[in-house]
Amino acid sequence: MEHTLYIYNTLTRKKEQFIPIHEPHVGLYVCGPTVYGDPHLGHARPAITFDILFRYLKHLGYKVRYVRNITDVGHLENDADEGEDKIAKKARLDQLEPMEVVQYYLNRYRKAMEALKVLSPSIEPHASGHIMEQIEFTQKILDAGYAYESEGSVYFDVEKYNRDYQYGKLSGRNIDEMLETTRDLDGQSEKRRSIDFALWKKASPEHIMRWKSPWSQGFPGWHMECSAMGTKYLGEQFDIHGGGMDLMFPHHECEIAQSCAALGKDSVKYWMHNNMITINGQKMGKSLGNFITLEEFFTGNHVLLTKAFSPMTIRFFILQAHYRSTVDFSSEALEASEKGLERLMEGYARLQKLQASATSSVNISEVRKKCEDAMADDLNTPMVISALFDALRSVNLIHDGKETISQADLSELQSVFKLYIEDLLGLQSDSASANGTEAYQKAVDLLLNIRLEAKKNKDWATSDKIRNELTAMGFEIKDTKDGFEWKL
RNA sequence: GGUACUUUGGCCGAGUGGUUAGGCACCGGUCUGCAAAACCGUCUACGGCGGUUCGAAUCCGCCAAGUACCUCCA
Repeated sequence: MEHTLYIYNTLTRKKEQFIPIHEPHVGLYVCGPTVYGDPHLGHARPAITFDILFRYLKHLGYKVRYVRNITDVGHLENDADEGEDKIAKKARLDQLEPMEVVQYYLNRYRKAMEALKVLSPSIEPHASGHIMEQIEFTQKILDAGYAYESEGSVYFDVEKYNRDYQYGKLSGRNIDEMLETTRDLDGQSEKRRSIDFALWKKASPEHIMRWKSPWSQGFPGWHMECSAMGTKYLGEQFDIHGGGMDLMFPHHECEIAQSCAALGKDSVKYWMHNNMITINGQKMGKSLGNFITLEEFFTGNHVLLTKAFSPMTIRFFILQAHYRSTVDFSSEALEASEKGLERLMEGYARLQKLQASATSSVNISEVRKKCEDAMADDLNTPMVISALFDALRSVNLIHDGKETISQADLSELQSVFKLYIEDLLGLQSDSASANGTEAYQKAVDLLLNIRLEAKKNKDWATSDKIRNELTAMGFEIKDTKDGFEWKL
């Protein structure tokens, strides 16, 4: 692998050189959605962030197995161990089978991801499809002595674990402080300590999502699915585990504890966390009720939105910020992204039609390197975009005849733009697909050529009639120096 | 209260010791029958105070404001 990738490891709080455990194979696990509600802007961030990583790793030549789970059981409301199951609650409210809820929202999630040009992961395992694995994993932790059974449920013994390992190393917490600050909750009497977490929960009589286990009819704890499925598909040790920063504690911390307790070692080499999307400086989240669903973005149907925004605009907006920074949403910022993206994509289209000259008056030798360096430096997509905009200026100057480019340079520039815009950033023009078939395009061209003739004859009435009527139909007509451009 | 982090020009947002980030907006210009669009150019900021240094947005200290996590959340 010629280019050295550096990624920020949350575990060490440093950028580290990426060295796969079993080159050329790379195992990547990312926490996916709990499918009990419509996907919102917050879901788009990790999906796009790790989509970029997935694409880039493959570009570097690695064989990547990308696992993104679907949480469809075990994720409880209010309290990790005491609330109602999110899926089950939604099912009860809507009078549906839990798996109907899962299917419905999973379909909507997939559809939104497809619109955002997020590639499908290699495997999308469901928690409910891996109950056996979770029971086995829980048994291993029991056998190792780091868990205890209590009234049909199994809890992780954090304090005992902490004597042999270090609980809290990912999120930078220590157990004593947590014991002081964790408030007491009702119904925790079956747990020895408030910080212990559930590996297996006995189902109450009315709980409909339940499976047989050695301890009780019940269901797995939320943190268990990732440990069990990560191990199953990526092995006892794998390269990268990603997810939102809000999952760092307790979810990922508990995963580490479960893996260390069961396997005697941490499963994950690099932990990566994307930051949150904020709205007016506050985290956009389900619990705060200030989230905007992706569908609302695509339709513009939300009070905070001045208009609809295309999936590509959302994707570009997210990529314009580094994944470890918070990014503050506003309609204004999105509009800025929309215009920037349009300019970039038009320039990209223009680049395809550029004529080569004998020599180059522009220097494009640094463009590829700048993009490569930026990507390799912890996926610095804003820097990549910045380098592309720099190169775009040259493209436009060549287009205007103010600069020239040789065939070799032109091919290189086209290659770099394709690689970064299409293959790695996953951007595509919104209008490209909307512009219809070839025959249709020729028909529009024909009309505009008639208009061009009229213009030459100074027949402004005909010229304006064609322009105005096409504009009224939704076409955008641009007069250029010696012709025209149009789009829908 | 604990822990982690943030503070960059009108807005968004990169950047970790010396060099123009970039985008959007504004303004100026080019092009144009008109208009629109497009293109080019300009705009040089880094919360406050102090320190280290030849030199700091970038390192250190203090202060201020804000955010996240500590209960479910991507």
